[in-house]
Amino acid sequence: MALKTEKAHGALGRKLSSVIKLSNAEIDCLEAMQKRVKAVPEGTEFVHDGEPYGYSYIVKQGWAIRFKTLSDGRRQILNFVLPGDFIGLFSPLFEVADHSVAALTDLELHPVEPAFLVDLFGNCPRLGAAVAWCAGRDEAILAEQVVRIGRRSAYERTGHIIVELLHRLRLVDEAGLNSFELPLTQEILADTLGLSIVHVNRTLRRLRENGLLRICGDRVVIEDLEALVSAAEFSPHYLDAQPLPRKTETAISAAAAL
Amino acid sequence: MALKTEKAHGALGRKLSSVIKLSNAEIDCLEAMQKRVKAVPEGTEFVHDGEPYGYSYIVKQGWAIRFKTLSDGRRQILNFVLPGDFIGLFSPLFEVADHSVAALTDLELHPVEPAFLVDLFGNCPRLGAAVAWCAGRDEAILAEQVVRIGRRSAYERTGHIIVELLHRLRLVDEAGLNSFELPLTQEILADTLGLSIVHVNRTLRRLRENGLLRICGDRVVIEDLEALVSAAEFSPHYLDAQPLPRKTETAISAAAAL
DNA sequence: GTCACCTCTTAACCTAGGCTAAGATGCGGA
DNA sequence: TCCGCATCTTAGCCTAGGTTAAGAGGTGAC
Repeated sequence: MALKTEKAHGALGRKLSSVIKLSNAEIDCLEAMQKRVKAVPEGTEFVHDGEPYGYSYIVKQGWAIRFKTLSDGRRQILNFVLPGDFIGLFSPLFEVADHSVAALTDLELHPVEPAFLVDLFGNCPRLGAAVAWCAGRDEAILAEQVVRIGRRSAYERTGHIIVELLHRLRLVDEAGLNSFELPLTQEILADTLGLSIVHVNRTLRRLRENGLLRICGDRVVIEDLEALVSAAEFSPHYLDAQPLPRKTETAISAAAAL
Repeated sequence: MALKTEKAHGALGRKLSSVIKLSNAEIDCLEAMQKRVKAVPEGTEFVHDGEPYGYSYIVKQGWAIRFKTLSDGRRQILNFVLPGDFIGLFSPLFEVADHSVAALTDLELHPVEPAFLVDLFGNCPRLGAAVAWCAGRDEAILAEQVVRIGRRSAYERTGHIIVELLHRLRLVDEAGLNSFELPLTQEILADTLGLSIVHVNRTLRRLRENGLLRICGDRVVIEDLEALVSAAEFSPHYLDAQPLPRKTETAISAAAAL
């Protein structure tokens, strides 16, 4: 109920509300930024490595991936782009894009003119700071991706990214208590984690056999969040967030809020 | 000679001059940003994961590393911080730092107040855009680090980072034609590339035996840049830069400039 | 209804890179 | 000068994760 006004400004509004209380002027500005809508069908690659960028985008709905491909076909996914995230915030400042972006699901985007962003920092500095916070958080997510791939085992990596996604989706009201929609094939997961498809499959089986999580179709169910957080050595401070309460506590506070 | 005025504004000024022509007002602003200087001795960890950040910094001189450590001691270096780079540009917006920073050499830093940066975007938007370009470039460097670790072999990784460093150092006049100071132990290189020390040693030997590069003490000499670029599949567009001319061509144009 | 074509799953085998250990080299400090 | 410590180097062995292959569901197009 308390969320109703925030929901009106989309996933980005929900996300920003977690760090600043938006004034009316700032809400107007946020809405102006999200006036235009562009639909992108599932599977479309709509930003191409090596070609000029032009626009930044805000994701209204759906999932995308930012990725790079080597000449022999090896692919590395940099990160997942979720509702409320920016795509290519600074990219229009560059000659050409240094990566590609593709829609994992049907996507709704708000294109944002580079000039709008420049003005934003001048006219509406608190909102500008909140956008900068998003940029810093995206960089922190990328930094954690480096650690995940560089120094964690396959088992840790896989558990870690699931907990990260739970946190990020919770922030924009897209995850349940301990489960969420995961529109990913094992191939996508492999290219994200720097593993082979076969090994991702083996690793998911181990996580399932150990009672940590289960993937059924397009949905992940985290069966023991505490154990998962501990196995993956997950700490949420890189997301500028607090640890998630345990399932039972959450259920209690959810009940209390009714 | 043409560089003299730019040199007066430090490594950051040199770097920014590659993307925008600075006006007098912007040069003043850049100088105001770099008024204070703080010295940090080699080996000091001066930003601590999990503690509040407070300041951003501009590196005047020296090398640093941004890194994270897991509870069992595994360490992953996120990237190298070189003269002219920012440290923690957005970090003061966060509760606490998500990584640590340590000096690899004696370091001279310019601390920058968060408020100064906020004003910068309002008062001096072109310089603000240039700072945003730096932020975007740092993110692109981190993205390339993900690909390097996630999908390249040890041999490719090692060659790739050397070429990246050559490019980045050239931009701030810290590299020769085909060689530069590299104040890194093999352990640092290992923690950067997600490899073991022993394997870094083996890999450097292979690069040397193949006539691509040689590390003597604190200096790298690239013996065959073209072959190295090709073996590492290095493309500089993520640095918003053009490919480096081959050694001979550079020598010619350097001679022509005299 | 069936034929492609994804995606998932598992088994069997292989290799890039990790780990252990032991010298060698080099250097700052007493 | 010599000691202690960090770094480099190499050899030998081991394992996490890659590769290949083959079958099992599922599903959308015709």
